[in-house]
Amino acid sequence: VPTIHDVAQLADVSIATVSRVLNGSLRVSEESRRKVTAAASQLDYWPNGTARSLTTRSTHVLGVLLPDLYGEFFSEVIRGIDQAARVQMYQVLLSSSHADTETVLSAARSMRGRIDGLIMMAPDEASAEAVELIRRRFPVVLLNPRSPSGDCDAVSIANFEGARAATQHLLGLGHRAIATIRGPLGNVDSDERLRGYHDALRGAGLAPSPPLELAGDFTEGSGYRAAADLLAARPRPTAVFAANDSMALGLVSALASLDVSVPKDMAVVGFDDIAIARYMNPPLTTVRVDAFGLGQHAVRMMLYRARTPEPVPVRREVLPAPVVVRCSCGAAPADRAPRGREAEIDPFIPSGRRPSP
Amino acid sequence: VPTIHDVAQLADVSIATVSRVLNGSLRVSEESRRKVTAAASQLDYWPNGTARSLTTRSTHVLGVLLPDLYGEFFSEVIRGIDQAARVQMYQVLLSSSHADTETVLSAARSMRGRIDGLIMMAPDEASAEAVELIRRRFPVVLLNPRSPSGDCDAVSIANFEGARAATQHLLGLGHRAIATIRGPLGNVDSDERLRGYHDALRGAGLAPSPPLELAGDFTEGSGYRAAADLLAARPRPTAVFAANDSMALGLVSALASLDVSVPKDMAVVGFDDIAIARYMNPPLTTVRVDAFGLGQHAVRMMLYRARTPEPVPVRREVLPAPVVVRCSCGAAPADRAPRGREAEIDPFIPSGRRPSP
DNA sequence: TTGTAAGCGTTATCAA
DNA sequence: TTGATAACGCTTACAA
Repeated sequence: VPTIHDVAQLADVSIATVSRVLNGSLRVSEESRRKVTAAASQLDYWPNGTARSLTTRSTHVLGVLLPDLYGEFFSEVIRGIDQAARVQMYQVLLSSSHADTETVLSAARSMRGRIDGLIMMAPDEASAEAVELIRRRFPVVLLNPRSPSGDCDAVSIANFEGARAATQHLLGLGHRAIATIRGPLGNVDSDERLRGYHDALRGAGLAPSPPLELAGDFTEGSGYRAAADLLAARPRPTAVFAANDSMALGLVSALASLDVSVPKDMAVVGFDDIAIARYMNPPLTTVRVDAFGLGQHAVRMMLYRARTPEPVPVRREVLPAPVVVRCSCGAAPADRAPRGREAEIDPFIPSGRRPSP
Repeated sequence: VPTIHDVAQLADVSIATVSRVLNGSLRVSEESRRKVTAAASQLDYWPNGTARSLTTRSTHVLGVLLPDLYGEFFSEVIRGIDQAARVQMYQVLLSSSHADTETVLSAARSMRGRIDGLIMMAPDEASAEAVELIRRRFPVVLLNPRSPSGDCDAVSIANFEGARAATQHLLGLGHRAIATIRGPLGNVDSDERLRGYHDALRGAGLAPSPPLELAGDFTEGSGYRAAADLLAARPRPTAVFAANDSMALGLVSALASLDVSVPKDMAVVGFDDIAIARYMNPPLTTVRVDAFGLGQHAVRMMLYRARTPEPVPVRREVLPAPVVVRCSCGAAPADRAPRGREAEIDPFIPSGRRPSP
């Protein structure tokens, strides 16, 4: 495998000249340039990125640390990161499924020297210390952090506002007894969505009531199991805000088997707008989460800072989470063409998205 | 940011000793070991991976080159790669959305020195030359290549066998006029699936008939549009094999709006087993594609070769693509519990998979 | 057991 | 405009 020395020897110049030609330096004679490019292509020379970034102290690689890769949420985040990075000619060093602080830290440690910046999701408050340690080593952009998480660049989803808007939508349809199926306790998204639900109720002069807050853990099964408690609650709820679509899916399925009609007997709203949501029966009203945008914005934020010479103040971006009205809440669907036409034009498929395999 | 020199200075030993301690070399005194570890943790020293791999000529990083990141297929492939890599303490350097040979090559070039091996998908036959060039630089495992693609390690999906089995399933149900909706011409998966369809027909003594082969491009819309031609074909088909689930989805939706009942008036089988498939109405009979396993096996293949000192012969692995019988083909569903129970136990969710966010 | 010094493949700094 | 040569941060002979 040829190195810069081989090219220099073949071109009969010094390695310094080769380097200058390859990096497009101006102070090179036409003659040298010609000889070097010829030699390089004759040998099919590929510069060693590792050696290069050792001296330049820059890698053109962005690190990504995620707690898990499961589900379409993380896939979309990665897709957004990759796409945005590619546009700027960056590559992505990925490491996921990091449960505890210790593994997060060791993954970050092993990226030392290989990346120009790190985009990470801090699973819990315990990892705040880890973030502090990591930030001493390279620039960090946090994904979806807890609100008051230090003075670090961050981009997140408007969980609170989205949940509030979803609940307000149900209120606007006349519902007064609105239940919720919570996500796992301690989870950032889950907590924020519950807060939004509470806020909307209070805004309508309604007091949050514990019996109307059903336990869940974001799984389909927990949504399914919540159906019994839901129907047993008094006053009998006429609507539910499920903290994510998976639980909404489980719930709808349970209600169907219990002959409770959605939306007639029970209005249901979810959160996430997963792919299945629009194909459910009835199509699920939900809150759109732009996971792709989350990744995309994180990259842009990172590279903006990297490229700006003067110090950039800490920035915190919040992506909107709009309510997508379909049929499961009983309102007239605003965005869904009759089934036949939908196959032709689907406004929800992110631009550029294409089918697999 | 502290380097090995800082640690050496603080511990009052040479950098060689620091290196030995940090790499767990045996020939170090207890005294030195103690001093070094103390100094390292006091400074919170993180070794520079770039410098390290420059000397060791190994990075513990696997490169991944994909034509596109769109859709759950690629997400799953990446998830499989990441998971398998993590188990072996490897990280993943990702670069996707490479349309033409030139960008593939330049992405690979920029990975020179940063990776120990490359897992790539060669979009078309044109990229065969690129693969040859790349293989001179590092070990390569190909994903889903065209059958006779050089002497390179590869892992792929049994497109041919899966399509044949799907078609045979329809034949077994008594259908004789079986149409297909093709994928885009020139696409590997598409071509193989068509071959499988043909093979099954011939095996049943039926000649493939062009009017029964409807154009499609793997998009939902193309499946939708194929409905008209399907119903116009003579002899009127009683069953369709769609080359992927997206097209099957579009088709089913079109048939519903035309009051053609599935499976009574038209049996439909898809390919891929995308997440939506089991939630369709009726649930779609399809062929399972193990994208996660594809990535996982590629990593294992790569690392097996990397770790085996003696030369390893070229290996080619083909992952099975079993038919998943649901309702859209008219047979009794073998694997689907009544709707109510499904929320509890879903045999298709890959082990360890969890909901998002 | 330890330290010195020679790489690893580049880029960057000087003189020339 | 060029070429020695010194970094870059680490590992590893080789000597001590």
